Amino acid sequence: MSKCDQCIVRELSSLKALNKEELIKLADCKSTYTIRKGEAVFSEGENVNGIFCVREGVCKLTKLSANGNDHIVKLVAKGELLGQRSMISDEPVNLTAVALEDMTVCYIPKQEVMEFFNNNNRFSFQVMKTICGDLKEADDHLVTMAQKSVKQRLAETLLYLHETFGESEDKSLNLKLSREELAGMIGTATESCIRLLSEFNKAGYIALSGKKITVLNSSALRKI
Amino acid sequence: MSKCDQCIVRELSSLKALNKEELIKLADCKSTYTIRKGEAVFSEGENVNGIFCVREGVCKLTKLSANGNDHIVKLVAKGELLGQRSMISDEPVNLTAVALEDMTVCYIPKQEVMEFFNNNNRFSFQVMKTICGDLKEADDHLVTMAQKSVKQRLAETLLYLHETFGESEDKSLNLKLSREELAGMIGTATESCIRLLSEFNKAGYIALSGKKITVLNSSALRKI
DNA sequence: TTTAAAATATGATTTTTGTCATACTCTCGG
DNA sequence: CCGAGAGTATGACAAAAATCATATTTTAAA
Repeated sequence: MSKCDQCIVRELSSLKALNKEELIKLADCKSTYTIRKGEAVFSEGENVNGIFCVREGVCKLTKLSANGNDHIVKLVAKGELLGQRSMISDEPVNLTAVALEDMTVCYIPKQEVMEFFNNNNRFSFQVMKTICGDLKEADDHLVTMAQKSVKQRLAETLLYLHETFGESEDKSLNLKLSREELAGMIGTATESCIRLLSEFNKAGYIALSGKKITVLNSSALRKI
Repeated sequence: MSKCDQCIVRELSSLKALNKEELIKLADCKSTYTIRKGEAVFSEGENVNGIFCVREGVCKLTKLSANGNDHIVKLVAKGELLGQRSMISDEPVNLTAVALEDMTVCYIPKQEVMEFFNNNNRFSFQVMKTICGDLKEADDHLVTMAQKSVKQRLAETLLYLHETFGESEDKSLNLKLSREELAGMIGTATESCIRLLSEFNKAGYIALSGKKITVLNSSALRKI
């Protein structure tokens, strides 16, 4: 059993507020899973009853819309926690989490987390802050969706992917998303997304080569 | 000075978790304000350093988008709290709160709320639950914005206003919003909003008479 | 009460976006 | 190495929505 105190999640997430003793308890109660690319960590409507720590890999949080489209609400990278919202609300999860890369996650049962809540105010407050950050992000995101054009949203999303997940050795975006997934992030039809990518490509803002997307002129994208 | 234990906010919000002693402290430190229709409780970017209890009236939470439109992110009615997010994140508020009706609000300084956080786990947890609820709502809202047509969003919003704020004696919607505000809620141009209202009117789903909107056929609206 | 300004309404037009059809390309398993 | 199927690309067209112009109505101030 690996110790939790060296884990990246403990460095980056609310778990940093836990003390030594609590970390030992944590290491003792957690279970570790490997999730292959394309598999779900959990699905909309499930009762999760705990939280997941993302130790390795990236996943998408999606929600099925009324017209049958999967909309990507958020991407979650290593170091972050998953499922806090539904655990605290004591409700089934409202989003589906699917791995975009092979993942390693640790599951912490609700019971344990609740004990931390009750005994460690600093931890409660950290979790609250994280959720408040998510809420602010969600509000900003909402306004973007409601007020900006598809072209603006695509440009913004490409910049976000570039800044957040970086580029590979060949300068292309590290995080590989299909055109359909990209469309699902910006809330448009796959064809529209492809069409705009072509347009950006022709304008020299980006380069396309197979699935790979390379951001060439980020200031031009920013101006859109 | 009015006592807080009879207040509607204390009945409906996280404040219900406070004990007698805490309520007395609360009554002692709060300040009460009257906000006229159209005035702001606070504005985007301000440092609020506390929370507001809405005792009377309804306000809109708006965010200025990049293209200069005010987008209405949420409506907040009496009994609810305002400004929790920014107080917990210790950041300026990210939204502007403007009264849609004359309001009475009470201000509780951050210091006081933080003491409740530290001494009353039940209160902390209630606040957390509320914010988690807001987050879920925001995610749902986001998907609606991204995936549904303007017509669907208008129908949904009319139903929401009907269900949440009810109707006056003449059956028209209790909460009076201008066409511009309605457009700002669903994320569209004012003219598009007006046009669709006319369409719904002609179809007999709603009735228009000046500013007043009456929902006539809610099941038809639901089907859209 | 009168009048100017603001809000609402509607037509005409353009732009944006979605949909359908079809072709191309890449990948992966036999 | 081939071929099926998924993913990507592009054209043609339709639908949705924004924009601009201009009435009409309502509201609020003088």
